[in-house]
Amino acid sequence: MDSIRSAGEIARIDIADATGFSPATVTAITSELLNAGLIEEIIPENKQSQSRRGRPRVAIKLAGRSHLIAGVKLGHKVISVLVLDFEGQDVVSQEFPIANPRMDPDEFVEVMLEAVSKTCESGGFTINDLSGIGLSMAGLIHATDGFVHWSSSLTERNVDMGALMEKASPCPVFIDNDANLVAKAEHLFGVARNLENFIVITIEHGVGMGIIIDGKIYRGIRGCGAELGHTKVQLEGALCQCGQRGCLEAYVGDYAILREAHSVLGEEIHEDVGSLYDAANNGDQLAVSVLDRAARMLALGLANVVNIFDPELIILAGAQMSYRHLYEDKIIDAAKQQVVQIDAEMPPIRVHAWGDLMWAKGAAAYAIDQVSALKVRELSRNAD
Amino acid sequence: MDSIRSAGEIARIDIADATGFSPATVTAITSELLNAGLIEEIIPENKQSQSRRGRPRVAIKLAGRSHLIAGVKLGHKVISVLVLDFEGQDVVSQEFPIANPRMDPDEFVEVMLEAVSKTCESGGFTINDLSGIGLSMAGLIHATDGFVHWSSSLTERNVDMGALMEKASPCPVFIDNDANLVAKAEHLFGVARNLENFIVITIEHGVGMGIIIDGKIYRGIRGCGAELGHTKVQLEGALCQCGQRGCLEAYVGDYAILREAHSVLGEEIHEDVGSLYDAANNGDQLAVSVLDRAARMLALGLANVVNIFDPELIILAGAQMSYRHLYEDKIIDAAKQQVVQIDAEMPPIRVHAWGDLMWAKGAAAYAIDQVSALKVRELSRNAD
DNA sequence: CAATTTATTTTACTTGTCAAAATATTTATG
DNA sequence: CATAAATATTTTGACAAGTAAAATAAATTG
Repeated sequence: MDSIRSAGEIARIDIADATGFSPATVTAITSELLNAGLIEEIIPENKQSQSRRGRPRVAIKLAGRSHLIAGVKLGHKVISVLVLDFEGQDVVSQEFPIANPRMDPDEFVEVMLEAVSKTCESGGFTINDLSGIGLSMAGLIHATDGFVHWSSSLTERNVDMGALMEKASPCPVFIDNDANLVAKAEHLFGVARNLENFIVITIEHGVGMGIIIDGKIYRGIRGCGAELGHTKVQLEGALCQCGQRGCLEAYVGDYAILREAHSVLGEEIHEDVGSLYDAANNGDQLAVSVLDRAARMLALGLANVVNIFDPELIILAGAQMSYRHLYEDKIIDAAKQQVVQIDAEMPPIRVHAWGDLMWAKGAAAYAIDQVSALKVRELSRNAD
Repeated sequence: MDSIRSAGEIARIDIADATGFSPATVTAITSELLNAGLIEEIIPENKQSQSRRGRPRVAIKLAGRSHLIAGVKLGHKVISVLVLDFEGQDVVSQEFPIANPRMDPDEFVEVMLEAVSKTCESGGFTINDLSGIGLSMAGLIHATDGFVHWSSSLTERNVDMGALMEKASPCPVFIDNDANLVAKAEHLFGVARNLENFIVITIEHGVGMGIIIDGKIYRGIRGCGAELGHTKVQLEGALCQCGQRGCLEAYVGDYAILREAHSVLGEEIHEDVGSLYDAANNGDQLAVSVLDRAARMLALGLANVVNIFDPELIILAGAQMSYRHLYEDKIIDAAKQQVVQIDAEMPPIRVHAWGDLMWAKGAAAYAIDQVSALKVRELSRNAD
């Protein structure tokens, strides 16, 4: 199933090739999935398309219409909802402003489900037509339990969000940390489609990391690993919003950069990092200096990731690419120089600009994955 | 098989319980292994031992005498060889001084096999009686290929050591990075016997890390991940022996500490870190200051490991505990304070003093593991 | 000693997988 | 155009792994 999704369209014989199963087994499994309506054959339009002889391959794809899945991202100012079909095609998406960025758990559930409902209605269906909802939250989350240790969106710590959601939602809700879910999106729909060991780094207000090892999200034992933003890159260093010192985030996050800029240039000159970037490009040496340190710190962080994980690929994933200063080649080059040197190609570092819906797409990708697994499990249980 | 090893002695019904297999399956598998001589039943000595009624359980253990396995560690000044039986019991061990710490590959193979041979002979058998040899090397090693990108023991880079060994050795040789193999030893014989996700950190001349995820050594795609010693903890920081700046090792490694001590105290006052430690304990403020920075850097490194991996356990494994200053509770406490805080128990950090044979034991543990897998594979192939 | 308890083994069956043969559907060739 | 060749898929029959349930083994208890 995963191999069909990652290929988009694929013939049975190629599935056999890719998975190592025999063609006979592939036939058996696909016919079950066909019966269940999860996949469908593609009717070839042009008859003389393939120049090969022999019986033509019949391509198979996921049955897009079989399931609708929503992904929800709760940001600081907006909640974005994206509905995908089972193939991962966009169906509808909407954004809603939110009144207060920190809500109590019950309010949170209500706001979220209302946003999902409205989005569904704007697409001509209802929330009851969804097969699953993915929820992407910034914070420390034990995904398998649906337990939120802490999130910047909630007024309370230690919320059993999974249980709350299950009570209130008409369909299963899958919750995870936002960076983990971007990694999932890269795996299903992004630049890591054929990789099983890669790292995604997201830089927004904070710095997040998603780790995929052997095709699975690595979360750590309490669900709060992968906190790259809070790894320390300086002894007794800059103060981070987490209250500790020397976190990577405290050098690379936008608030950190603006803080530094303000301390030397005074308030109000630069409202956002973008304007600081422009100033630097226009030769403002102080702006150059401020951004330069952030860049060098990020390079150091990237090098550390390579030195620890030696992954197939590192992806710098961003939504609006409003952090251009952090995506420059010179940073990647600097990172390469700080990596343990061997005579083998260094893992590539790629920048991937998604657009606004990146986070919600991650959430939806995760939900699609979970719903797939659920349906397959149901199938094999029904076989009894 | 692994569950028998990790339990030491275990009854079939308990294996079924532990692995989730049915008792019937356990019977089938164990009888095969019994036939192959890999395991054996334990004859109960005292008849009224168990107070339970019913048919008494028959404990099973690995057949220690079925295989002999050697572990070899090539250090700076000595090469240590340890022979274990299949149960992991020490059989013989020996150390040999080595003439030059850097050898060319062919010489290396010769020296190593001679050391193994001599050790075997001192135990009353020969190298031909071994079922496998594990080789623990400091360096960057692609274990599955037996390829050595770089090692401090070799004069050449990019050596296909696996092929060389295969040619020269009467039994299979399994090569890996030394820290990885200590992790393996902790998994099979040490304090991580029932864990599947943990981290081992070794501090000797350099700083090494072994990562176990889902019960397997995580090595990265080129086999050169887990280089904790060369993660950067300071921008443009202290010079490391690898030629780069700001590596953790350049603050924590003994050469780094002595370098600092010498720069303020002059040469020859402290020959090793131990004497510096004593001086610090006797109130020498300069010595205190030097060690203190190393300690704080190590705490920072440990915190980073927790923030990234959130493992079940972190083990600080050492051979002779000659780095007492790095194993103190205050370091662990400092690390705890730099970890992302949630309301859940922090992963424990334990110090494990192995004694001189730690590294060789790691190598042997790995070889035992590999030989087990090999024998099981042979068995199931013979079933055809 | 018989009844009970618990561990292990046997038996008969299910499931997943595959190799090989059969079938289907195309292109190439005489 | 008919036939051969090529390639994809399906069917068939068989095997291996694993299980539930029954049978057996070996102890304790009363």
